[in-house]
Amino acid sequence: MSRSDKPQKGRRAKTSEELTEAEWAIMRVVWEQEPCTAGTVQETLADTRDWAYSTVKTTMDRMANKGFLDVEKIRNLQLFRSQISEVDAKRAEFRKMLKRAFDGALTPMMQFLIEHEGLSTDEVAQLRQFVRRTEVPKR
Amino acid sequence: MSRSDKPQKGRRAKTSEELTEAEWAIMRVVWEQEPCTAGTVQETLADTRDWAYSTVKTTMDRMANKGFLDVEKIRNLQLFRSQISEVDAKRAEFRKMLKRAFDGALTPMMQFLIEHEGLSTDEVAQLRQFVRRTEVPKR
DNA sequence: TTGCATATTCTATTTATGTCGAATATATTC
DNA sequence: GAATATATTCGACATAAATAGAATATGCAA
Repeated sequence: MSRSDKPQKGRRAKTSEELTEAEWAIMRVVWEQEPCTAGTVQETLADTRDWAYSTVKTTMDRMANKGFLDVEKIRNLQLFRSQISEVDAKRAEFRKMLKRAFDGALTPMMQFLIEHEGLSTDEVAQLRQFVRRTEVPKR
Repeated sequence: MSRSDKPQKGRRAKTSEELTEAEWAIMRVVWEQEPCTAGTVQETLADTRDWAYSTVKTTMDRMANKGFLDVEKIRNLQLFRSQISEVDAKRAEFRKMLKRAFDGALTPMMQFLIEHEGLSTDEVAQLRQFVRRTEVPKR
């Protein structure tokens, strides 16, 4: 069949790079061992997720369609590579949370973390110290 | 029909209080004007969301089923009230993000925020200042 | 009481995600 | 080349979420 219905290349900024839970699990493995096959991913996740090979494969195919993964065909082998960086994915996830829960503003979030025992005293101290001692590496 | 199939009351911790995007939009309104009707919510959201009344109502009914909202019937009126606090919802959203993107660890997240320009220089400065000036309160 | 303006209920469609099994194709190895 | 082990492709089904129209019920006002 033709490949005329596969976007993938020319697609630009849509829902940005927001991943679903299953996609995160898969991406983590890909980032760590790319290029890799669906089989590898399935095996790697075996201890945490009880997913059949086809489940992983289907999900990865869909991710490739969304442009999250790139597929290289070698004989009858498909090698997957990430098309979005870990940093971008993290940023997207963080932004989504910030927007939803804190109207996109950072300060309220910080306030929240400190005020509501969402963070243990330890964590807050740690955070505090961390921020204090990291010098602005601005450029 | 009987009301024997509605959990709601005796339900404890399930998928915690994770809200979807649409649910967040609705909850924000509810938290602000509760008790309120679906109509009120729909109208309040009118400028941001182009949702039909039935869309909002159906969603709210489902939220009530999940235990996110409580419904009080007065005549042919249904008054909705939140059953989860804003703080809990925020905490859940934050935790989900932290778990997905930072393996649940706070420090890496902070590091990330500072290192990768996910935050504008301004925001970082703001964060920095904020943390700096907030003196370790109680206990 | 008749009707209009809402509310409520019910049901339905679409899309995304999670999950797979079966059929098929391709390598590899005796 | 036949058997075996793997990959790939396809299609399927369930559930949830987003979204909304139609039918029905109800309250209020003239």
